[in-house]
Amino acid sequence: MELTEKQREILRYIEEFAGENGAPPTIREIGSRFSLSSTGSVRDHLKALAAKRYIECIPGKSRGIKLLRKTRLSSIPVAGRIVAGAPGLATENIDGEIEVGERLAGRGSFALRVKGDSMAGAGIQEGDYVIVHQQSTCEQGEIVIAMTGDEATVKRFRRKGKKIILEPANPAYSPIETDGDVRIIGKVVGLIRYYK
Amino acid sequence: MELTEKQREILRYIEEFAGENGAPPTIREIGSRFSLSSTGSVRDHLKALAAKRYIECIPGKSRGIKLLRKTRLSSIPVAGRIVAGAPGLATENIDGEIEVGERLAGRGSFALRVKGDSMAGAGIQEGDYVIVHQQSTCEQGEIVIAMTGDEATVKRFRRKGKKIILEPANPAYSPIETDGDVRIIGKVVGLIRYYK
DNA sequence: TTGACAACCACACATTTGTGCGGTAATATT
DNA sequence: AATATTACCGCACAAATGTGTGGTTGTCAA
Repeated sequence: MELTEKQREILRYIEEFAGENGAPPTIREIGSRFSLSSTGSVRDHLKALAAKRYIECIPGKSRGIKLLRKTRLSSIPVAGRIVAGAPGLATENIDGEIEVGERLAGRGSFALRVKGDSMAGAGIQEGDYVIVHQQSTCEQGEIVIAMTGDEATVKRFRRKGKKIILEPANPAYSPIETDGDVRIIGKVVGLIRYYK
Repeated sequence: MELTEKQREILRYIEEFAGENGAPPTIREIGSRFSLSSTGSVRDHLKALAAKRYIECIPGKSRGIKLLRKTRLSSIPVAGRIVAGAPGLATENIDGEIEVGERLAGRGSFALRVKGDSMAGAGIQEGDYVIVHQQSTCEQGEIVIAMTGDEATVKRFRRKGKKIILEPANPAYSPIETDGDVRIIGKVVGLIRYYK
């Protein structure tokens, strides 16, 4: 069943409130947010939301609103596959979401699925998800996502004088040397692998 | 500051309650869980937890307990060491917690910090956390946690006739062959790595 | 001994909060 | 015209819940 405009607003407020405060709002807190002077009005909306199975109201309990369709807070977008070995195109496509712990879910972080085995020596395998914090600079030896031309790669970052070297971790591949025209997308801060 | 045994129990209960119900418990709910007939007793503990910055108490609000160090319910224990003969995890051998997505947080799962590089060829490095689902059987070729003698190891599982072979993924190590007296603790279902 | 702390009890009190019941008004559907 | 739906108000009441004060007991360190 569809929600009305007002019901959607109220549901959204409950979700936000619960996320920020760790507990859902009371009837009167909802009322004051929407300038509803009567608790009955709020209850009408809660009843409607409960009838449509968006929330559940636990009788007699304070803040007894249970969100039934919970929006996950610590999920980050998975960008399209990146190419760790052979060249390829980086897509801006968001390819779903992946759940991570808060330790990895910092601002502007996203996940990328690894393709190829050019970093196998560093324990990064095809199909792994690398978690990336977006930043444009990085330190010697860190594993980064970099754009060279229009291809994105996972490589270890090294600077030698003016040159920037993107170093694979697999003897079958050669380092990419550039004069500095490399755009760093971000730093790899974590890795998640799922075994079947 | 350190928590006392009782305070830790209460904090844990609040976290669990909040995870299950979407809101923290009331003072009296905590009291009834721990058979404390006086609300004052509970408040003593809450004051202690607040003084030690584990929670925050919002005055005048029902369920006004705010968890400051939030551990979402999708956190699983990190096993410190696995002891021979002990079924499952002994609580005294838990070495903290790690946050994982729901996909990895199934029942009876725990994490284990990898020591050594015997599985480096499979992209499992020292310091990685492997996520383990407890089970006593497994399939050909799966990566498992097994007890040989009184030590737990991460190895690839193979069966050859009557023999069970625990196979490392590093040519510097030799496979462990046994006649079947291996106890399988669980199967590796995921891997999490943190880069500094 | 004194003092600090953890852990508990008892109870009264005020406030917060959910509940029940009865209204009004606008709009659309039958 | 009758009925249903959405969206409101107002108020009294009871239950849930946080607050305040004053106790007891035991342990541990100065």
